[in-house]
Amino acid sequence: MTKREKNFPRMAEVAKLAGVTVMTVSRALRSPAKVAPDTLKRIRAAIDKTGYVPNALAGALSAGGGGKTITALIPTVQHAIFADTITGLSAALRPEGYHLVLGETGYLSEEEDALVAAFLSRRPEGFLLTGVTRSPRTRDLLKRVGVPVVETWELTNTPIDMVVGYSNEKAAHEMTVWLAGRGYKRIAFVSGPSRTNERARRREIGYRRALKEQGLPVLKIFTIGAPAAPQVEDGAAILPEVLAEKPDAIFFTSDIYAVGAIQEARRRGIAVPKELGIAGFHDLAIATVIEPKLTTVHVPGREIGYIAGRNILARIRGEPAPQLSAIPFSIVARDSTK
Amino acid sequence: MTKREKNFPRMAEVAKLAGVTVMTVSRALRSPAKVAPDTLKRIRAAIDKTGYVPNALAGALSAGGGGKTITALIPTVQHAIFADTITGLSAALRPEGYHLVLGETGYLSEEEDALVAAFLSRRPEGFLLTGVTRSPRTRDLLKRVGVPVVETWELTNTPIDMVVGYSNEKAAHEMTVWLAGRGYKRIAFVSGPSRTNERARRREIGYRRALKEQGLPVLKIFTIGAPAAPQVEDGAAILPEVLAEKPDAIFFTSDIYAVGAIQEARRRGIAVPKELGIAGFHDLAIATVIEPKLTTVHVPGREIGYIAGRNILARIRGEPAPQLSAIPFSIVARDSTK
DNA sequence: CTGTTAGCGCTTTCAC
DNA sequence: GTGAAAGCGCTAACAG
Repeated sequence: MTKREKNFPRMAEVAKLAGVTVMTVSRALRSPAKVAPDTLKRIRAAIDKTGYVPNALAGALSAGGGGKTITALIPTVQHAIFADTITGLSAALRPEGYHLVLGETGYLSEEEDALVAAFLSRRPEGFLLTGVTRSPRTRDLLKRVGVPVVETWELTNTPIDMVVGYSNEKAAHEMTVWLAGRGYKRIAFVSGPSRTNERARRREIGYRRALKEQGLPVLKIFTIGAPAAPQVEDGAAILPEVLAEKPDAIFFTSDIYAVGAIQEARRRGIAVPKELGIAGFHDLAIATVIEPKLTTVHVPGREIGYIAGRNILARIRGEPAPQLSAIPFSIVARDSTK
Repeated sequence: MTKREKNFPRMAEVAKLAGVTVMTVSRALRSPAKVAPDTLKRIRAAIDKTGYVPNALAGALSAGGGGKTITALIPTVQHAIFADTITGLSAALRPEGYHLVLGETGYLSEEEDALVAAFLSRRPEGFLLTGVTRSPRTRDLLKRVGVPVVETWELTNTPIDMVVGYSNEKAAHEMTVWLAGRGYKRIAFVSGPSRTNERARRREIGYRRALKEQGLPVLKIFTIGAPAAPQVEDGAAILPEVLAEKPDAIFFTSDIYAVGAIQEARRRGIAVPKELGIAGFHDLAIATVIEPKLTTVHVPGREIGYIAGRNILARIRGEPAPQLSAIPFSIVARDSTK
């Protein structure tokens, strides 16, 4: 194989080839109207010939700012709901020519801290962050540098800058009340890793509040361990423990777990929803693939990303953008509950 | 709300505060061993006080290159298999301090062209591209500038630089032969949008070749339309048409379609696998959630990303890296085939 | 161990 | 319509 050397032509080479100075080439690129048509033609030809690609780093440095990138930090790309948010964000940014830079925190706060600092050094024009709880250090840093920041997937009255999401507490509360309304009396709750995931924590609060209001017993609360993307097997594995509490329904904080539990219930000959009701969270594609189809909370992943993108863009332009945008969730009743 | 102004402190401010020149601050950041412990302490304090975040753009410009970023272009983040590739790539890059910049092409070649040009202007140190067919313009550009490039998810003898993948033709061939081995005689093939997806095209070739070898009839080939991420409903919607061909088995180029078809078959009272065998491709989580569990081709998404990352890194360091890395796929026999 | 001098590749004035 | 000078924020190379 021939040796590959990096070889980015510079504007100067284009200029020489076209018989002008770099200044004219620069102008040809950013305000072609100000360049004589004939000159323009020669410059365009030279660009083609050399394979010139502008150096955005130099450009941004010189122009004092915007490389037109937005940074998004999500727990994992594996989870479909965050993927949705990314898709929504992309959709909002693309028409304006902004690029998306993605980081995965792995649900780890320390990793988020590291990534914020690292990405900040690239001077992005905006940030999308998942969740609303984070280290004071990162909060301060972000506040101080003054880039537009959107926190997502939860609500708060004290965002760093803006927040786009819904109330996880309310969502879990609503589902629990709904379950109670269907006649379930012993509703168990199985949460994802709540130490590292405030969404799970808020859902638990909503669940407890609903039970209290309804005068129902709070069963032992189960938490699935590892701070990682949820796995179907996790839901299957925890079912036996949960059954020891004699629940007539189980509310999982993720469809993924719920699906695993339904499968495990079938293996054990437990009829869903007849003997045991099961509810999930997120409304993933998998929810309608499992039999019986899963009752769940539909959550607005894509919209969150889109609105977040629009808000960041507005801020960049100096237009007003709402500090808090609440996006509605909804309960989707299907066949895994009576 | 108080007005937010961008306000990134510069190295000069840190230097002044610490009573040194910028050079010493720069050194304190990149080779602290060369700075007096006491000076270092003062500089660190000043950095903390000011909330200084290095400007990587300026740094890269000056140091003549590496912003330590790798760009990955995938069709969509929605598809779990590309998400796996991203996760694998991240895993390879993280330990070396490289960042991942992600672009979604939406399965569109023109979009890829635009993104390559746009991202190239940020001078990434490497590229991961999905698939091996692309516009000559983009090929030339990438070859010319000499950044490390890995093409993925297929094999070719003429990569731009390197390729990491498997043979989609072979994979489909193997599955088709396996199906024939189970006694299926009329094996239908349903493909994703092949105009924009060469993986689908190659799979079709493998399917045809296998049938020919086995002396089995090639049924009408069905293609699912839209160039977008596959949807479960697409598989359900196309089933009736496919059934008109009287197949005893259907091989879908994605588990997603296969799952939709299984559901539709159930609705129509068709027994799977008894009356109709169904096979998929990718081995997504959904494949073991559907009942009957799906026979499919397991494809090494995560490994592809990881190896691609390792290869790019090797190239960057000037170490040798293989031009072609073939990663094995495998047939996973489950319950949707007899 | 620390400072000085250049200069990365481009864009912003301000001239011509 | 085009060019010359200055500088974006940082680092490499050399001095001291």
